[in-house]
Amino acid sequence: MTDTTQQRLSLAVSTVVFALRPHLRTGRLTVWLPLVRRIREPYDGLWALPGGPLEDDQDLAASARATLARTTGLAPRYLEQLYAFGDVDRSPGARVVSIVYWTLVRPDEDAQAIDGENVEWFPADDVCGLAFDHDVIVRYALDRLRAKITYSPIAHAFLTDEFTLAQLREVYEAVLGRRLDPANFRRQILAQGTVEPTGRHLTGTSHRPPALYRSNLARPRATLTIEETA
Amino acid sequence: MTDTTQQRLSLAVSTVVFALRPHLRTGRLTVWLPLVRRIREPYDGLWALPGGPLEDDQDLAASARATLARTTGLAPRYLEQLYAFGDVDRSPGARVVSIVYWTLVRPDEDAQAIDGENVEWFPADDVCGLAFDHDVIVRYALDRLRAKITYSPIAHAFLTDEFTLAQLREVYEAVLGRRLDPANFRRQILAQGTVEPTGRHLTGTSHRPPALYRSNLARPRATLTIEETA
DNA sequence: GGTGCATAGTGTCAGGAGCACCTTAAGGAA
DNA sequence: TTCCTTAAGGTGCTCCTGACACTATGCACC
Repeated sequence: MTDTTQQRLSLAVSTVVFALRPHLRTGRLTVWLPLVRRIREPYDGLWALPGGPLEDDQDLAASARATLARTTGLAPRYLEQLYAFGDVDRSPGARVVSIVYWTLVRPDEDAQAIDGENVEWFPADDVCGLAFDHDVIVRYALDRLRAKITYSPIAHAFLTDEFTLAQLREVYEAVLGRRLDPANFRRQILAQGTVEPTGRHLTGTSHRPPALYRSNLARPRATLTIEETA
Repeated sequence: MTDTTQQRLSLAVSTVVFALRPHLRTGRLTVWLPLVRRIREPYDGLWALPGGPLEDDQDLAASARATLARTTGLAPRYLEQLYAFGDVDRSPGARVVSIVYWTLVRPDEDAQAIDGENVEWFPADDVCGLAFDHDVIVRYALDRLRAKITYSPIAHAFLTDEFTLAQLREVYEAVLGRRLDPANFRRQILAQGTVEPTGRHLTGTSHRPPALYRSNLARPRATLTIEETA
């Protein structure tokens, strides 16, 4: 940190974007992510994570947001640093250190997404053959998502302000890839106090109207996350 | 990541080093860390984390190890990436992104530590007034240590190959800052299967000789850590 | 309007994990 | 031999979790 000699390496910021969309065959919610087709060497034509070089006057998280807005039109609220990847040989012909963020996209945010010419969404579990070491990065982000959802209320970040417990459960089921008992799920969520009822109910269903809840920020969980200012 | 235009920013790698040493007053084990006195602007004369610029031909972890060896003489086995700090204004007069590692030092490794002229060890909880944003970094590393010790067997990294359960418990008590029930601690540790008895016993104590254990790597825990090659 | 159906929400119970506390084991020191 | 200290194991209580039965409440259909 003391010496600031000019270095021959460059610093990039990339982001793994997760959104929940129905699976093409089964129709059940699954984790999807957008990728960008590379239009130059190295790895010309392959898919890669959205990202770009860090600008001098930008904080790390701001850089991630700027790239996301430019490539996918997304402006997600939840954004967290994932890891810094910096092996010497990870980018042919250049030394690039990538600081990777990951983000969760709500349905209303997802609706704003614009698929550019070279942007396409893929089911996260099927992704492979990406440029650079991005296969490893995506897998790492998925592991982090699945681990963190078990001890932190990040599932809310996949939902709009008001949601039913069934919707929240669907998020957990989509991320974890297995069904959960509705009764026990309800008890667990209510016990941890991360949601509170709004008093309103969802209508228009062909069955008993479920109660609506909102995320309860009054009792923030003690996470290790360093908050990224939006 | 695509564009690799030459940037006016530099990349540094720093490390938060944790070792357990007796507290000066109480004599109980506490978390200590080494700091380096800055000998140039900015923050000339203040204490800072050991670190240095990233070399072109060095992986991130290798850079952390090299700086550690140079400044403190330490060659710890456990090394893990902590976070990348890159706010625009964190270093006066220059744009420096620091990728920070954290490491745990065993007593036998700690014995190799050489306190250079401008290196001094401090109790981790008392540290403040450091250069740059290093106060924040140290606090973040401490939080991570205390969180991770509760769900991952990293406590072993503070001990030599053979240890008693009482020694392992002392590590937990030092890190968490509170006493633990010996009987329940024993059951929990043995239940999770991260240690195995060596069959040998510690002798020379003025009481019943405790059994010696070793870390059981045969059943590695599913952690999210990306292994850093030594 | 009655009946069936789907989902919301509650109750119950067995098994397991964690915790506080008690008992026994085994060595050293006097 | 006796006493002291810590290791190591046992006991019972409580809470959590998972499995599953049961009740509640809307809509669709006849």
